[in-house]
Amino acid sequence: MKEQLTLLIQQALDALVADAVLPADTAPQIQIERTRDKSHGDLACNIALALAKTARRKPRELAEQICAAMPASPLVTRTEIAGPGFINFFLSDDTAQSVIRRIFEQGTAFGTNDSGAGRKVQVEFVSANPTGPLHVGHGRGAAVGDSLCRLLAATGWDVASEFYYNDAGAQIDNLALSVQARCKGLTPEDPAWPQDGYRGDYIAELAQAYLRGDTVDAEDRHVTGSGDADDLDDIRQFAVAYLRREQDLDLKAFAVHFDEYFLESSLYADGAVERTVARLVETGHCYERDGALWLRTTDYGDDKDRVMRKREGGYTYFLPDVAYHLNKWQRGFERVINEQGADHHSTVTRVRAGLQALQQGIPEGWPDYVLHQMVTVMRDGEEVKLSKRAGSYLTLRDLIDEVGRDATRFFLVARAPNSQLTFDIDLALSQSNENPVYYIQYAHARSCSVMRKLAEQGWDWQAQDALQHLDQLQEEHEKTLLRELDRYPEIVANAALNSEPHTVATYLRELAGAFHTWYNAHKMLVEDRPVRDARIALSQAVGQVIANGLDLLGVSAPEVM
RNA sequence: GGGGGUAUAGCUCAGCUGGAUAGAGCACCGGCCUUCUAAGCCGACGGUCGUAGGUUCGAAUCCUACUACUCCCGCCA
Repeated sequence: MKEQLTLLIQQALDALVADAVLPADTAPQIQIERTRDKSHGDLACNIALALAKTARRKPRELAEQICAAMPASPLVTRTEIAGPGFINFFLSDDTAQSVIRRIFEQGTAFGTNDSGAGRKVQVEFVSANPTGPLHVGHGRGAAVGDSLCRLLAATGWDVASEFYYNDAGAQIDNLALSVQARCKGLTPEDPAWPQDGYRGDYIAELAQAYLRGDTVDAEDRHVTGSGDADDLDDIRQFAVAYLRREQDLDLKAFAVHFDEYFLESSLYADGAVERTVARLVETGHCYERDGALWLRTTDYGDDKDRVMRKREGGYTYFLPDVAYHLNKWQRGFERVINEQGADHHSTVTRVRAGLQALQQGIPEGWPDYVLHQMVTVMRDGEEVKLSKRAGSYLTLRDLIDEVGRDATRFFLVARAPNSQLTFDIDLALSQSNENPVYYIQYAHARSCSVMRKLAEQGWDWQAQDALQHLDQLQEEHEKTLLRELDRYPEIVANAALNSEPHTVATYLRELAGAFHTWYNAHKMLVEDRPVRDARIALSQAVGQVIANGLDLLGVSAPEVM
């Protein structure tokens, strides 16, 4: 639609250049935008405002000339000059109604496009360390990351989702020591409790399972505890598997799937870390100081250099991070999006710097990052403090159990990742009726309900017949809905392009609102068959788009509520 | 002190990459169920878009400087 109007404008401009109204080198960007106010038509173009100066004419006067030079088109019933010099387009009824035909033809594919052209993209998200259950912050990452995957797939990318976890570092040692302490009957209050040990109750449960000799089946590993409280290595293996399984269950309950679980330890095992160090030394961006090996990340915009190998010989997390991302690059992901908490912001510059220092032809801004801000949880009007080590804990699973998966996902994905989010449990619990997700789902359920009612009345409805009567959609509310439906493909395209899943949620809220308004204002199941057929077609189209949109958010579209 | 982020209605947030009179939802007030699901609808109320400059036909949106809140600044991840 926009493309076709752009073409019309372009033809008009060409004609004006030929008439020497515009200079020959005129090459403006033609912007067509949707109008906010219906009295301004359906679409508008600001080209006359933009070109007024070079044309040395008043904007409105130039707009007149552009309109006069524009070829006629069946898409448009009329154009109008308005305001300071906008050209407003009024689409023909047939053009506006054709969106229903497209929705019926494309079904669940309506709104998708192939702009990704099958290129490989990886989205890494959650990536929680196996040192405790997933909390609400991880939930935000899961909701946003999974929705990003769906959006990218919907726009033609070949998407791979990945969960990276540290199964070898200092935090894991810390975990093993904490479990061992529990095995030996210590509690966090005990003076002999490990420094910075994990204090949560789940550590005690874990210790019991280990002592019992339980077998755990995690997504990527299966371990049986020996029950030997002195075998720290065995405890480590068991604890990691145990917590990985817990996280798997959380993710399953959240309907989030990963194609790959990537172990940090594998980077050591296959020599990738060593090779990365060697390469960095080779390219000359390293130096030794105070017994440690440093990478001169300041060469690439960091505010200070970073240690890669510690004085005592071990590596900092920074180095495996670089090795890991090199691995991603070598796997052929031309685009990688890392969804993480904003508290990891400082790694962005560092990882990119490390990759540049490798001199492997990796683009400068690679990889992309989507950082989400903190989630604050409120209960009884007070902030719930989350601290793994202190043991005060509200897990993602608690939240799903309390308010449901759909509501949890919707809440966590419905806001711009870059703004802080307050998750008010009391609101989500006691007033779940006011939850926006129900509002949207209800619109979908209503569109399904009408079909059931139709059958009860013994009436028949066929899509192909109904499409013959779309000209019956003459109510203002119906025209509003048609406009809303027509926006959807752009919403999806922009959400994917800008990594902003929340815009889909905003859109669905608006579409559902327009539907409810119409539903209350006009009856669908009327005696007049052409009108009835057309209205049901509209209702079905809305239901389809809501279902498509909710799916991009990982939220269900129930047929009955 | 350095860096990231945020600041829009009483509260929670949108604002389509610079457009026309800044929008929703809660909350509060007033209406609508013998009619396809009232988890709904309609109306009213509510704003110096943090402050001050700048860029231009035009700024909530872009730039600069302040202010407030928040996160990060480890040879932890």
